[in-house]
Amino acid sequence: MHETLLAVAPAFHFRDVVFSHGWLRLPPYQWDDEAGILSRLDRLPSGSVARTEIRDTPEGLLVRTEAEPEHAAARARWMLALDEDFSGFHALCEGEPHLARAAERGQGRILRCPTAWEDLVKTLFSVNTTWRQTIAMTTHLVNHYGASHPSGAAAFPDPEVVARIDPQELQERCRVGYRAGVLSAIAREVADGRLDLERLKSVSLEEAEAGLLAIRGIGPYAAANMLMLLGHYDHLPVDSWFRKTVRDAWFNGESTPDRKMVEAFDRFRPYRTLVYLFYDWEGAMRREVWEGTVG
DNA sequence: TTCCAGGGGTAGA
DNA sequence: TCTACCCATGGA
Repeated sequence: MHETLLAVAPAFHFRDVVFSHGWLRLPPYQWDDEAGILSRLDRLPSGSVARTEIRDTPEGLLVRTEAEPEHAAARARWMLALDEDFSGFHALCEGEPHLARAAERGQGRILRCPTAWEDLVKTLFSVNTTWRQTIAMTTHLVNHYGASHPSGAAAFPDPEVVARIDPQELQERCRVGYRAGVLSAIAREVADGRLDLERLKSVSLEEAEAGLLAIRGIGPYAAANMLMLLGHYDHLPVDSWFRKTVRDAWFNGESTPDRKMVEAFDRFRPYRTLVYLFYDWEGAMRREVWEGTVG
């Protein structure tokens, strides 16, 4: 195994990034909670499949990989957003009790996949379905079509591979429902070079958003989720989870139009998504209950 | 059987 | 720009 040590920001907490949202539960990510090791399999440019492990040490993040260590280190930096500056967000947290923890712990980094392609497919699998089914769809896709590692597990399939699969077969083997046609179309466009998802990492917010919304099957929620994963933190992914969380904490559990709930985040521009992700919702809800009891 | 889940597309106002 | 309505699949 090759080892690389990566420097991190002073107030960096590995587990906070790993558990920033649900991506950790989607293969090929694996998490060893006891050892505190995040690992995954990736198909490398050379064609081989290598395991990469990341764990925290007092000296920094240790990246261990079976091959192409420079490539693995670059992937890790992107996956954990190590090169991003969150000082603006932390300054915004000042004076906001339920964001104090976020500032103290240096939060703001969100776990993402090495490629925008993988993030987009997983986002598509999270649309209009249960989280359990999102995990099942991703697991089926990886197990059936991902390049396999000697260990028997597999990497996330490349778009070229998915592009060659008949949509009906995709539906039957991966249980992705109506998403089969959308997934197939996206894979073919990426494979043909008509759609450059990696480019979205380096363009402006406006261009990234327009590019995402132009993809059939990607609406406001999915685009906002992708923008967050691309490093733009001001488009709220309004889904059923968002609605329940905000309604319960800020609107006394009463039915509230999306517009009103989004407006409640106005004062947190341009970091609304980070506030949504790292706000101490439990603390806010306990306070509601306490005030209600006393009042 | 019905309802809903970490919504999207379309038509019409 | 906003709303109403229909669409899709699998599981509880």
